[in-house]
Amino acid sequence: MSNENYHHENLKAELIKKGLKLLDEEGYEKFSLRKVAKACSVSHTAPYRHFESKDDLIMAIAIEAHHKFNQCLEEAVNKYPNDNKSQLKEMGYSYVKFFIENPEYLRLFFLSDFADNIKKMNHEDETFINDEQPFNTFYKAIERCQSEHQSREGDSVDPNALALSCWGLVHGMAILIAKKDFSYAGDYLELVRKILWSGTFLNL
Amino acid sequence: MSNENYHHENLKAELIKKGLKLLDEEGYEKFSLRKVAKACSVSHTAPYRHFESKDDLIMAIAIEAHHKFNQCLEEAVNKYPNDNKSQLKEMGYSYVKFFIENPEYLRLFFLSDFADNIKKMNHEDETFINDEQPFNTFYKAIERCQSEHQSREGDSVDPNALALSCWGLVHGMAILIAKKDFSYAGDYLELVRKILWSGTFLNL
DNA sequence: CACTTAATGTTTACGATGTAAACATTTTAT
DNA sequence: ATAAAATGTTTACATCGTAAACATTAAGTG
Repeated sequence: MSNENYHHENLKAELIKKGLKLLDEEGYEKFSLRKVAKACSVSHTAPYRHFESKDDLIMAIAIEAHHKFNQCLEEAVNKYPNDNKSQLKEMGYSYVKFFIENPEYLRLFFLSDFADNIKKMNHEDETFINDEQPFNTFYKAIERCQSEHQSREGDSVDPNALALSCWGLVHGMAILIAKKDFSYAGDYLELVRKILWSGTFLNL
Repeated sequence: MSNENYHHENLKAELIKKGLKLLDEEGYEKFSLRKVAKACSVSHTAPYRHFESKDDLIMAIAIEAHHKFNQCLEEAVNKYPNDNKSQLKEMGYSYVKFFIENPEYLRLFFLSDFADNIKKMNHEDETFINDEQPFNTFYKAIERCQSEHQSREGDSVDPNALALSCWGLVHGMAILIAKKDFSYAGDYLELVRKILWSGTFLNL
């Protein structure tokens, strides 16, 4: 009944979809509003009826990509419903794997001004609720590990130190590998697995 | 005698210098060739006498920034001339500190296509010798630690795992903090120091 | 010195881009 | 039925990277 058929059938969604595709295929630097519009067979200013600016469209695309990312991480969590430590390890592995498979998302997540603008977004867009905030899945898993760890060993571990070192390690490995700064003859993901499941990670 | 005074006194160097400044002030996204040219009081096509393209200028700027980066890391090394482990820890600390103080360099180092083009550069520009390659200082310190560690404990540690986890942790913390993805009420650098000097880092 | 050539800078031009403004059409509401 | 809102188009403009033609200065050569 509502917005089903006009000139275009749900142009907003198609702009995001085709935009994400364009981003994957040509990279962040060569992304352009006009190309996305053309891909949707629409005039080059039509996107302005649905997005305030190019950055606004990119932000919507980034949110879409974050959904995929968080979904990927949640699948990892669900492999170990009752084991917080294994959850976090598996999630770290998926974290790295995701960016190896989608290296272009690195620019989208960390090099666009997305991160800077995200708090503002949160107020305006009701589809962007707290649970879908970037890295929320990962962060919550860390928190579960923290509290478990703390209740077992008292207050010997600084939770902030645990969160930063844990998240930092996974984050750094993902970027180094995905951007090919770290070169290695063998299988990257096996190396990551070995690191995450060794004693050093998480102090466990 | 050679190139000291023409229309401009060493325009090439000034383009790099003003370009770096523009990058710092306005960010990577708003960087433009024409602005740099204007900042040097020169026509907007003058840079083409010294650089093949905008990307070529950015690459030169990135090399300049890498010099600063590597210099910063070498200072950290020199604090502990005879202690490989402390060298690496101090270097990791400087690594993070550098990007906190120069967050815009993150885009320059990892989001421009600099990393992708660097091998090609290496053949053409004789000022860009191996020792000045990005992260070379850091990487060599890791190697020193690796060999020391190996000679002490046999072959129990995979050197690749050590390098990736060590570099990854520092790299990831730097990015998370500099891009403000990790929020923390206290002093970030103190937290980093605590992590690097705790038992977990380097298995030491 | 005179003359050629290379190095360096300017002017002009073009296509691509983001975006604003005015206009047109279609849906929705009253 | 008519007004209002939503959605799309056309036109216009400033900015951008870059190519081409031209101008000027420095360096090299007889």
